[in-house]
Amino acid sequence: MADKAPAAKKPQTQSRADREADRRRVILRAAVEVFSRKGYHGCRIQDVAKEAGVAYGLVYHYFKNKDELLESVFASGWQNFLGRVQAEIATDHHVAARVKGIVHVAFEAYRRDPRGVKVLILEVGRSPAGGAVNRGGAFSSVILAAAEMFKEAQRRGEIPAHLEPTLCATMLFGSIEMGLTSFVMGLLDKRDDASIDRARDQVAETFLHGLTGARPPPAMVSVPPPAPRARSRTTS
Amino acid sequence: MADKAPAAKKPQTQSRADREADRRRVILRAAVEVFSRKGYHGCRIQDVAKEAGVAYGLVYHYFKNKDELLESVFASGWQNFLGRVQAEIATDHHVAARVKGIVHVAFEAYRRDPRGVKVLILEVGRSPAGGAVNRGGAFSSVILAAAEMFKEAQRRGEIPAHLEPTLCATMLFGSIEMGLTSFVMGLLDKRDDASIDRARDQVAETFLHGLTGARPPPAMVSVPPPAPRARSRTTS
Amino acid sequence: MADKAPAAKKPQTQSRADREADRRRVILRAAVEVFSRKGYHGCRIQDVAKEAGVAYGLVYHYFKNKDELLESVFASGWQNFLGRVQAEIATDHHVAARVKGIVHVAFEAYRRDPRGVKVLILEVGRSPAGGAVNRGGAFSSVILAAAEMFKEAQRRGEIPAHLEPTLCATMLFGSIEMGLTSFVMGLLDKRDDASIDRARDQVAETFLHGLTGARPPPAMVSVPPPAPRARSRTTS
Amino acid sequence: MADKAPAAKKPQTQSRADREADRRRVILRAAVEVFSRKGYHGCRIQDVAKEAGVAYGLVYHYFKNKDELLESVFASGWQNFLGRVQAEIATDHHVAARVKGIVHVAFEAYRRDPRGVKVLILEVGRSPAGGAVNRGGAFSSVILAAAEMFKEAQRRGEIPAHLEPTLCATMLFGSIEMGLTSFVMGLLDKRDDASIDRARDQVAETFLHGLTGARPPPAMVSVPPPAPRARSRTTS
DNA sequence: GATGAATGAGTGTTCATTCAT
DNA sequence: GATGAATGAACACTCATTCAT
Repeated sequence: MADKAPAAKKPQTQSRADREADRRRVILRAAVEVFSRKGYHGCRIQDVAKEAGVAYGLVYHYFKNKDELLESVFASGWQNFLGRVQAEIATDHHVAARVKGIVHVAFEAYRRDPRGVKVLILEVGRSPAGGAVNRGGAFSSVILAAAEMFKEAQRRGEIPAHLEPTLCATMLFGSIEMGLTSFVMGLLDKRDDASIDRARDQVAETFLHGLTGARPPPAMVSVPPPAPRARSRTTS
Repeated sequence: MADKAPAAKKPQTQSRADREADRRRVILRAAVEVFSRKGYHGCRIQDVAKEAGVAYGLVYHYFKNKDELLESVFASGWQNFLGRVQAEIATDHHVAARVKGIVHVAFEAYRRDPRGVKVLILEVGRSPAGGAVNRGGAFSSVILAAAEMFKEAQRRGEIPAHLEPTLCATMLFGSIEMGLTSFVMGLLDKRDDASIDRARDQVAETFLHGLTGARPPPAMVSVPPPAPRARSRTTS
Repeated sequence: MADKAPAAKKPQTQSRADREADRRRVILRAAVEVFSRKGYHGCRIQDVAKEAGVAYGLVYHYFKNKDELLESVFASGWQNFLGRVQAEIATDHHVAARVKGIVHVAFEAYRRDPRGVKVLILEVGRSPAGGAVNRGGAFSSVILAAAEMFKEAQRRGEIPAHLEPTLCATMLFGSIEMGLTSFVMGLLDKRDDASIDRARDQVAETFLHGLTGARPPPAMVSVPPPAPRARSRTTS
Repeated sequence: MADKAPAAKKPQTQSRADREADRRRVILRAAVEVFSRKGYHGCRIQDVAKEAGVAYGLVYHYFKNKDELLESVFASGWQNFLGRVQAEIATDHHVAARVKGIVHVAFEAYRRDPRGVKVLILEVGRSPAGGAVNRGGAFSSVILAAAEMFKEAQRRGEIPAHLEPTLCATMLFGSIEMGLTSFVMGLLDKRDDASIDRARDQVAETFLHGLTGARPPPAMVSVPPPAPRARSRTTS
């Protein structure tokens, strides 16, 4: 409540358009914040405005209505994540590497912005119907892309042919989601980097080789994915 | 408008207490229904009363307030599920059998009452804080029980010692949840028994042996779990 | 604010339905009141509730929304007036008698309920479009009925054939309306019965015989209309 | 969005004051337009600005606030009309000629600017109080001027002495208003010049000689008023 | 002067909860 | 117990007005 985004005092060189885009972003960010604290329905426009440090009415200057605002919250968060996942899928590596890459992306996102991830995890794809927010669309599209990947892996003989690819995809994201939920809900209280790394590895490993066949990580290295993709992810 | 669900007029031999318990159940059931259709916040007391065929105010005779009503919805659904899961865990079989048992329980519940499961899946553990319903509690308890089971399995040497048991537990339920979500969200459109059986088997198999090591089901049998536990589940 | 409709303390014999209808009427009456004081747009639900001495939300128990409430205000007032006018038209007397009858009805209504008439006069048929209240409909229907009457009078040779009947009708109501407006707006400050009677006679007389041909009322009698219709109007 | 109504770029010879007066007029005209379309309360500043093709805030450079803007709308329209009516009254002709002149002025105004007349007719003198626009003042002044005229006519013996002059005046404008309302509301659908002329004649004739004594126009001439005043009106 | 982003009070409507019958 | 009318706080959204550029 004390200080509101005092960071980066805007240089006078900013154009009006820049400042407007900024405002929009500030409001969006505030919405994510409030949203993650109070959930979809607990999120009142008044709170968002207060959090963003702007007047009530201004929210309506930038967003048609509450639904559009929240839709944007989802879209902006999801967009980012979705893009990275798609990039992993597109690498064309062995499916194991790609799975590891996807898991990596998800956990990195959490490390960077736990709040945002929480919102996405706890609200995306939920809310049964209700005329509201079309989160399902974005959600489905990740699932479908991953399912495509598994189908391809089956053609290449990398995974058994009898598996239903869509189910593989949902399970992958289910494992990731719940792995993260452990943190989000405080079931796994240590949120230090090492814990997150370990959880990430375990999720990938278990998903790939099963509970019974899971192997311990070769060393204490926290960023284990095979050579070629390591940098791109870490740098972004 | 006068009478709803007049079927099965209870014999007059019912005690007053019985009739009251009945009413309570009717209202609870109606709440589940409305809830699954409209979600937590879309669920208005008026709708529940209408669905149950009782007067507006009567809901408040049986439930202190909306939150208590919804809490009960969760509790009653969860209670059931939780009991069955605990029973599986208590069998003391090899962890693989117990995992299969748990998966089985979840999918059976879905087969029996998709609506109820939908509610549990789409709303449980979500909605961060908000003064509302303490679903987390029930949810956490299942996780913890399963984590206990995995810890024990590690002591017995059934699964690798380096795995974080809590994470194993969350992943298990994450896989199950997302497997069911596939149906709930219509990603897997076939809801026939065979499809559900196949999905169930795949979830258990992949969780146990991994994506790469998953083996096809030995035959077309749809209820594969090892001998001793089959009846109890099916009969209930 | 001190006393709220204390009149006619309801006997305990009233049925629930009776009391509800009463409430509805009380709210409607309050709406007329507020409406006449503040006009269509100045009329806030809160004010109506306060005026009626009921809770805010109760207004919405009886009326779907503000528009429906105001629509009802018009309808109820108009209905009454319209009925009486139609009755005059239906008498089949010479057109002069019927015109006098209509003027009589309008002025009587004003004498009985100046507030209500004010609302009707100042708001009916105005408000250009706006998705709002369909006052025009009711308004047009009186005009059309009167136009029919004039057409018939032309067939009978009671008035010149070259007159446009619709225009005669609008002029009749225009004269009446403005006559009343004189009172409503305070241009004619004396509101005593004698003044109202005199104004009424002058309106009828001028409309029928023109400014130049208007004859003074035969005597000081205030209820001049020819024999047959006098009682019915006065008694109602 | 950049430029609206760029047509007729004014020659640079215009003085600054001229350009400002122009702007003012453009905004006023836009206000009339929006006003006639949406009514007093439906008329938003934003709409006026858009209609005028100027920036939102500019309206506030020329008008202190919404009320002043609308007041000006009335004033400007009314001023014009009032002036012409006063001119008719001042002619000192026989009252019949003056009445015809006034009716003529009103119908001419409608022919020239139906929109503007609609606004005046449908909104003037309505909206009881409300802190808003003092239309009543302008309205009353016409009535009073006409009443003066009738008083004078009574002194001259042109009309019966028993008539209340104010009432004569309100009836005159009531007849005119409703005659025009027939057009405004579409009750009389033909808006061609001949129809308007006929309506005008009928209104004057009926008002002067009454429904029963109204005489048909001597010929098909559409501008019948007696010699001396015809030009002044038509030319303006 | 011209622009349109920013402000915030005002209002219609919903809905959980209470209570008289 | 059963009923549904009554209550009023809460909240989304609008729009006149101001002000920095």
